[in-house]
Amino acid sequence: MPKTIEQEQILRFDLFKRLTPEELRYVQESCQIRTLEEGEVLLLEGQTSDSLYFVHSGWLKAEKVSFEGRSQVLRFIGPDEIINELSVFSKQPSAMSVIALDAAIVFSVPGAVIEQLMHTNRALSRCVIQSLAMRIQHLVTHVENLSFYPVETRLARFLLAEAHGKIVLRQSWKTQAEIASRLGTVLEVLNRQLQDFERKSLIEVGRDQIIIKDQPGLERIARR
Amino acid sequence: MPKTIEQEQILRFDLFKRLTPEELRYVQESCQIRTLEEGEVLLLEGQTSDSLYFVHSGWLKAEKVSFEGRSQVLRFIGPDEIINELSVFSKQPSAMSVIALDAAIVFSVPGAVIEQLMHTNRALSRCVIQSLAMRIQHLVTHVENLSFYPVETRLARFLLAEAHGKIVLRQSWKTQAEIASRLGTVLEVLNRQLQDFERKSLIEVGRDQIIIKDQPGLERIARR
DNA sequence: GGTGAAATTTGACATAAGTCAAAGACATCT
DNA sequence: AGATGTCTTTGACTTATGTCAAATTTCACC
Repeated sequence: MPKTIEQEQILRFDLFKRLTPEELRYVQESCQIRTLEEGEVLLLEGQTSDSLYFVHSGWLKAEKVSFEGRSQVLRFIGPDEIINELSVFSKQPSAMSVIALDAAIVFSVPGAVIEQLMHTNRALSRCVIQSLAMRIQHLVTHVENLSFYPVETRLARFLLAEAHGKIVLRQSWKTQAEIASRLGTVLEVLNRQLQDFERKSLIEVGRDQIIIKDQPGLERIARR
Repeated sequence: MPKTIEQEQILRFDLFKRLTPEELRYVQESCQIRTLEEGEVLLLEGQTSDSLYFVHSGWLKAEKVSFEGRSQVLRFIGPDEIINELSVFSKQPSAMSVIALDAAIVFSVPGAVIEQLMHTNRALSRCVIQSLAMRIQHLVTHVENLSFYPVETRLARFLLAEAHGKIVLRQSWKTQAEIASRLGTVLEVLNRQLQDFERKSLIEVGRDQIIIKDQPGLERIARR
C-alpha cells in the first residue's frame, strides 16, 4: 500500500507539530490523497468545500477571475502550504479558485476532523490563528501595492521577494502571464517592464531564471 | 465612579458572549477606557501594541500611508468593532495606523488577558478565528476591486454596501477625501464620479447623506 | 453677521496602464 | 526535420487615473 507511506508525510506539517501520537494517527487515518494534473481545478470560487488541503508537492495558485476574464493571482501555493483555511473556519464558500500549475499532490483532511482536534488541543487553534494573521498581512501589503505603486515598483518588489540569493527561479509554470496576473496587471505591460529593467542592466531575464544583476538599483525602485 | 459603569459596556461585545461570570469580571477589571479626540492616533503603523481595542462609540479608520502622502483606508471602524487583533495574535507590529475620525471612546484589554482566556475558553478562539476570516474576505474583495474594476464600479459598490435602505449616511467625517481614500483613488476623481452619477440621476449627493435614486441603475454598474 | 478653515468644484494637463492585432521565438512531440 | 502550440515581443492606439493650481462653496467659530 504505497498510499500509507505517502500519508505519513502529512504529519510533517507545522500545524500538527504539537499533536499527541494518538491525535496524529487520527489525522493520518482521515486524510485523503489527491493527485492533480496541470490546470486541474482543486477549488472553484463560490463553491463550498469543507476540507483543508495540504500541499505535498507541486504548485498551485489561488486566484480571482473578473467578468472580462482577467485574473488576479492572490498567491502562488507551494509544498508545505495550506489551502482553504478560510472556507473551513468561516463556513463560507471559497472566495477564490485554486488551480494546479503543475502536476501536484495534496492531502485533504475534513474540516470536522480539524475542528474536533481544536477542541482538545489548543496549540492547534493558535497555529490556525497565526496562519490567518499572516494571510492578512500579505493581503494588506498587496492592497497597499495596488493602490499606491506603479507596476515598476510592484515588479521590483516581487523580484526581490522571490529571489533566492541573486536568482529568481522560473518553474515552467511561471510565465510572464502568471507573473502579470500576480502583480495585478496584464501580460504586455509586464513584458515591457521586464525589458525596461533589462535595458537598465538591473536584471537578466532567462527562460528558467531571472538574474538580479543590480540589487541596490532594484531596491531603490522597490523603495518607492 | 462613572468609570465602572462604562466598563460594564465592554461585556456586550460578541467576543465575550460565551464567558462565565467569573471570566467576565476578569475582563472588566483589566479593561481600560481611552478617550480620543478627532484626528488622534490610536495606533501607528510599525509600532507594537499588545492590546485589543473595542470601540464603544465614535468612528475610526485603519489606513496605510504611502511615501508620497497618499493614504489608503482599509476600513472604517465603528461601534462594536474590534481593533488590533492582527497585531495581538500574530505578535507583529501593527501593519496599519488607526486614527479617530470622531471623538471616540474605546476600551482596551491587554493581549495577555485575552490569551489567558483563550486557554480556558474555546468559544473565544473560535470567535477570534471567525473575525480574522471575515477580515480576509473583505481584503480579498478589496484586492479584486482594485485590480479589476474602475472607480465607477468601486464607487457604485461602495454606495450600495453602505446604504441603509436608499440612503448613505454621511457623518461629518465622511468627506469626499475619506471616501476617495477608502476606494483607493483621489479626491478629484471621486468628485467627478459622484457628479457623473448625479447627472445620470442615479444618486443625489447631499451634505449629510447621499440618496440612491436609481438602485437598479447603480446595481447594473456595480455588477461590472 | 463676518471670517477663516475646510470641503468641494473646475479646468487643463501628464502619464501609467489596458487593448488589439500581429509577428516572432521557442520548446516539444511525432 | 517539420509542425503545432505556447510563450514572448512589438507597435499603434485608447482610456482611466492622477496631478497641479485655482476658484468657489460651505461650515463652524468668534
